[in-house]
Amino acid sequence: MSIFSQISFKDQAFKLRENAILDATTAVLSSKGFDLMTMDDIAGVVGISKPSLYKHFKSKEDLVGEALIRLIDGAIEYMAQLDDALSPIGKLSALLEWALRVRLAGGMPFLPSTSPQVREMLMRNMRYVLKVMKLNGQLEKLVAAAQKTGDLNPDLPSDVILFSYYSRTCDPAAEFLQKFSKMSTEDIVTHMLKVAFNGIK
Amino acid sequence: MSIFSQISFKDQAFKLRENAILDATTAVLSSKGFDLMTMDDIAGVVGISKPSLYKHFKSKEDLVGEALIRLIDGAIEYMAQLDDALSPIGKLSALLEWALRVRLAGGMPFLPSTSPQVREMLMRNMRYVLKVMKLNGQLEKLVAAAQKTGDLNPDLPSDVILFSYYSRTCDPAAEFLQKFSKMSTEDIVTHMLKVAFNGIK
DNA sequence: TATAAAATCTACTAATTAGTATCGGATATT
DNA sequence: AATATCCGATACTAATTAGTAGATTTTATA
Repeated sequence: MSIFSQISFKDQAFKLRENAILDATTAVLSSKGFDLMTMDDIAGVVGISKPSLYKHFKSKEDLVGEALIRLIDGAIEYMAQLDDALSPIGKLSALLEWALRVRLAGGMPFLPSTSPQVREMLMRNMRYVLKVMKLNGQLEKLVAAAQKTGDLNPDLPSDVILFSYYSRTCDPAAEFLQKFSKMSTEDIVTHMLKVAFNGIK
Repeated sequence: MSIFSQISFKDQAFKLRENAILDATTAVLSSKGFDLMTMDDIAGVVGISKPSLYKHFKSKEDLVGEALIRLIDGAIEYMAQLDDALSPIGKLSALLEWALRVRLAGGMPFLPSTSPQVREMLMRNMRYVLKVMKLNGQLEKLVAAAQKTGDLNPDLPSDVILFSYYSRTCDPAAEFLQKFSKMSTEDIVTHMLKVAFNGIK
């Protein structure tokens, strides 16, 4: 076995484990939130020790930042592969649907919407902020375009629409329905989308 | 000074401080959330020592429970004093407006919507659960009535409406608007209500 | 003013957890 | 097979915080 393939194999294993760590982090974040998530939790789920975990990520802050960056990357990628012929509101609807499905599968943490502390922490993470700004820019354009055609209410300030749109991706109603009603994931997604765009009237 | 008036005076002071403690708890909960709120925080804000705090509430769990019970009592009282001539959807709108104003004034914690741990803790609190059930019963009736008249969408399952309604009381969009837009509280409330009932379309 | 009673605070314990120093064991080359 | 290198785990430190014991001060009455 040559030196090169060996290194590459190790790198591959390293990368694989890194992904497993990020998966675990996303899952634990989704269920317990940032404050209650411990590094021992993550190490335990992945099946490695805490020092090994610190070989990959230098702090809890860093780890969570990377997990969220991966999530936003997912959203950006999802946006990129959408059919360009789709209308602005069609794209917004598709992305929200994607987010709701990810959430219902247990892969979308509430943060950073809920805790100012966590929000501040993330805002110090340059890479995270850049990703968020990129996605936000795309969404702003879609909202503006949809307001122009009247597909979204032109009388509402655009930030009201945008912030409300974001909020729907972490709407606790979805989880309540999953937990306390016997509704299928499909139905929950359908209804949540309907409520997001048309309200409850 | 008679023994009776003295006792009553002491009781009064005790009650006053208890209220101050609950105020502080609600405020700290709203800003930091349950996990980051410490008993020292509360004692510090009120200006008493931790042991004195424990004279009033036997644990953090108990303290938070009482604070939330007081909040729900506020909602129930608000409902009770509404004009009975008001339509079901009028009452729902009024209560949501009340909740949004309380929230924007920093007096409405996110919990229990966000953390399963906190939710579980609260579910063990019988008095809290009873209050919640009482309020929930009233709201269920209002939703059903409003669906019957067509003021709320009759095609949506009633729990979708009810859970969505609850979610709007802790919609992070309100705080984002307060923080990042120059909008007045009045405008934020107006727009949030509009979005809640009519969506963003 | 002196004493009894109550309330309040200072200073502690025990438990948790982020982060690390060091040791033992696996892997690869000679 | 022997040795060098690297990886990971055990077992620690330091800091935080819920909850409490005991000292101290305040208040009320005689």
